[in-house]
Amino acid sequence: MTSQTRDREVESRLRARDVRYTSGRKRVVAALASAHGPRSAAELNAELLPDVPLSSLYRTLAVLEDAGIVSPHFGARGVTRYELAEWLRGHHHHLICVDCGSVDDVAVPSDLETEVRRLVDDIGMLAEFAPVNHALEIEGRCARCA
Amino acid sequence: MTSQTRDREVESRLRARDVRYTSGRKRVVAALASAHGPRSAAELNAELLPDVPLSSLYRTLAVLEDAGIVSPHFGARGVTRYELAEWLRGHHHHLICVDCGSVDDVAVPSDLETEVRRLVDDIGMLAEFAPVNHALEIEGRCARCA
DNA sequence: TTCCTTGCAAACGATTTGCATTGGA
DNA sequence: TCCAATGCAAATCGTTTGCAAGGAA
Repeated sequence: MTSQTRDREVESRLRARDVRYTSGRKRVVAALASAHGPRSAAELNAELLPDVPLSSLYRTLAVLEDAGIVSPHFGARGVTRYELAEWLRGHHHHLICVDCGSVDDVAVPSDLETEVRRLVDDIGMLAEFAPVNHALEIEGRCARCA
Repeated sequence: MTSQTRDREVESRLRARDVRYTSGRKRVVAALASAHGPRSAAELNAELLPDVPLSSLYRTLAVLEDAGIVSPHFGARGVTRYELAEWLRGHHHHLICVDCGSVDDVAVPSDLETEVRRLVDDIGMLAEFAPVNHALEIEGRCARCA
């Protein structure tokens, strides 16, 4: 998806909720789009120049989450990281380095992903649970730390 | 594993670090052992009678985590939940209800778990990442909420 | 003009820490 | 006796909110 297409889609979703797609919000979405993993408000605050104050970031992220444009990820003590929602970024999983703490996205080839889905459905069957989504979080050592 | 065996194992691990296995700590471990999913400090504080103050709970959980007796789980905005470590509870995954927010453990039959491990290794191979652990978190509706 | 958005500062909730006290070996 | 453990209160950290000013339609 091109960044213009993305912006058009995002803008129309926001318009539908009487929310403006301002330049500050565009920059947050762009930063998340170019990231290789979820980002916290503090990380976005450090990356974005000119500065976007934390309170605005939190408000922007809340608005984007409400509108289904970003999804929260709770993978670390006390901090919430955000990433573009699946319909914008595609389904993926996370590789979490036990040494450096980085969280990287990994898009799983569709044949493997099919197997993951099947396993999830099997487990749901056994446990009387109706899956609507799944996340496979893999902890280990990234290439840099290995 | 019986609760006595468990207490003996835990105690020896703590002794090795010059840490005492006091009655307050035993009650926390017992509460986690009987829970069907991870528990936050606030939840433990509500369950335990006589009362264990929050500050003691947080300290106990930190000590137990350092000693590898409990593992943290970051599955909700801002709260850390703890569960007994794998060597005490066995490997399992989580079923997270999107309606009521409950987190339940699910022990996956070994044939399915073998497939999960294989998928994790395959993904690691493709991504130049050395997996040491994995967590499959399944979001959906529990039997009560379905 | 109307309302959404922004930024600062204050408020909040979960967690951590200082310090004096208690208690087990 | 000695040192770890405990409990209270204060401090900290990430996040949220009140409020007045700024900006787009």
